[in-house]
Amino acid sequence: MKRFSCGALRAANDGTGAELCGWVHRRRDHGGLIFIDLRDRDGITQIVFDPQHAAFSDAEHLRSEDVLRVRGRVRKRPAGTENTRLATGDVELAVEELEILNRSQVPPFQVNLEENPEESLRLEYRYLDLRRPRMQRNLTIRHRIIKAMRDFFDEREFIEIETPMLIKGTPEGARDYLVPSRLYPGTFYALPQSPQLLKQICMIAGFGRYMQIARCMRDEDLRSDRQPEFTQLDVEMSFCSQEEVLDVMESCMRFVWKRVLSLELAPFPRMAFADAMERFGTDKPDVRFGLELARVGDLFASTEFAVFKSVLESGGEVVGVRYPGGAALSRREFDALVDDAKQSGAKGMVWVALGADGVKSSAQRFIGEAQADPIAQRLRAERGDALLLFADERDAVFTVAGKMRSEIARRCGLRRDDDFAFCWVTDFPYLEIDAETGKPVPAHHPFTAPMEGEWDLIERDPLRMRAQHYDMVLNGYELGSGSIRIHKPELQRRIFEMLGMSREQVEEQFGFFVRALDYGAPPHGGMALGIDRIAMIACGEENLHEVIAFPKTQTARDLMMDAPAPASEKQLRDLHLLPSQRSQRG
RNA sequence: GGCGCUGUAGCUCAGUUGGUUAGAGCGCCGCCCUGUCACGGCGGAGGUCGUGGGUUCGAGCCCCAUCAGCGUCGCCA
Repeated sequence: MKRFSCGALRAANDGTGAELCGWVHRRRDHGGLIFIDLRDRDGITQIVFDPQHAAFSDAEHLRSEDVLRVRGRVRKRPAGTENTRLATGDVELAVEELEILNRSQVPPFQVNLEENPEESLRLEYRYLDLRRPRMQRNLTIRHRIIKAMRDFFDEREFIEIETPMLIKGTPEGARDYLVPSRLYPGTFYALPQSPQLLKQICMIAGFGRYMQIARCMRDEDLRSDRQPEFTQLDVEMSFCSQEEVLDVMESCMRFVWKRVLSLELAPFPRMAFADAMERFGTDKPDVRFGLELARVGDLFASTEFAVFKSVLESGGEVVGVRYPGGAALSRREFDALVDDAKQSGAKGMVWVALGADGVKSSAQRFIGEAQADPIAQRLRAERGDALLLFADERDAVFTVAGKMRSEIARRCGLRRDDDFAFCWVTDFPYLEIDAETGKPVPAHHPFTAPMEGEWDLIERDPLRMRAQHYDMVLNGYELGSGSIRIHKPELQRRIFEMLGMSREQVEEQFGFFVRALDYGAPPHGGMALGIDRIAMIACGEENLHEVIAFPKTQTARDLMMDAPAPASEKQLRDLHLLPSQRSQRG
């Protein structure tokens, strides 16, 4: 007798014998007739027990999450009792043979409900949580995404190379997860934050086109879009231009979206970092909607409004953003919006409501009909909209306005999760000023090549230098970064020098890599994309937990396994983290 | 490390200005039911109100501390 999955049977199977295996999703016991919805990864099929068959008496004792094997005959449901909400809803299996493969305890939460139980409960009983159709669907989509990526790169003659998990740590960047060495007391491996240097060495080794579905670890605090271990699509190519990398990565995403979601993606818009900051106030702009920021400081050149005046005189800027339909807000609602803005780092916020009956503003004395008009024009605002204005130093003001732009979009329902707006951000500055030390540090990593023709800035004016670095952004999430790398050893040394690293420091941390550059490193570049985030957005989810089988809590714990956990004394001694027995006695 | 939200039955939640015996839906248990699909009907069990302290004649509710989950800032070259 043929075994079918629980999502497979159709009217065409009417009359055939079939075997199904799965879990009891739901039971409907009518006394003289018992319906069970049997569930597996593929779907749900209704199976029916009637009293003529011996199985009926056992079926009376079936409960949620029991595991069954049933054999019987597929039959069309009686006219009028089809279930259009099930793919298998035209048929049912009339059970003749029931085998109870395993019983289940009453589960701590109902697997057959859509609503999420509390997060910690889901994580503790992850095997039950993962049985829910939503999670089965999400992890299946994730699998298809990864499969599509591998197929895409395989067709283009990239090869997947596995890089080690036990590597050398770097003091720069994120905190490393360390693994103590047993054979070398007092020394540690680090788990990779990314295979960056190893994939570059694969280029030096002549592999030309590399990819890897790479696991990465960073011991930093978590967020809804950040886990301590994550998976990235890691790509590196030799003899390529930035243009070729952008093209292959964009093509890959187009291929994935087409294959997995059956959607055609338009060409990704591109913008320079500086433009992204001006237009959107962030280097990861959400371009699902417009509402672009605009400078309006020049319109207040002769204002008497003290707040704007003083900011403008000290070299700051006034930036506006449009709030569609915002004129309908009450004074109280505007006040709350001002609080939101302050929460986002604003010094304050001026609102201008373009009401049908005239202009109202929180700076009424200074912004009337005449002043509001040109601002509205620049922000492409109409009657019924509101304008939000922010004044601050040049860097800060765009960031704040950008956060409020995003908040406005949320309120106006412009952030649809079935809308996928990719874009590229390019031409990043090479350096940024470290907030703590005030010293210049690489905005990304020190193996990034400076923009062609700007190398002389290394000595002359390093802060103005730009990097051959690019980010792919989707719906306001940074999916990942890439760059053209430095392949000339002398340029790499000049960069380390600019960063204030001594010859000894370079040798100790990156000696193996700098040496490799000396033996004929080809020009190369690449990119890494966060697969967890891609899967999250593709699934319409807002938390990585929904697309990772066994995620960690915000405090980096695994509630199912209860990790991390203490190690035994013997383990600690072996790893030289406790004095050995012998030296204790001695 | 900072800030915020949440924590009440197995689950999801309600619980009034602090006042009698803390409720609902689902689940669970028992009985009934031959066309349901969130089946239906009748009955029942089930609670240290996260934990510890305090205020009060009296605390699920107010205060302090603490734990956990989530969100957010710092952090994530």
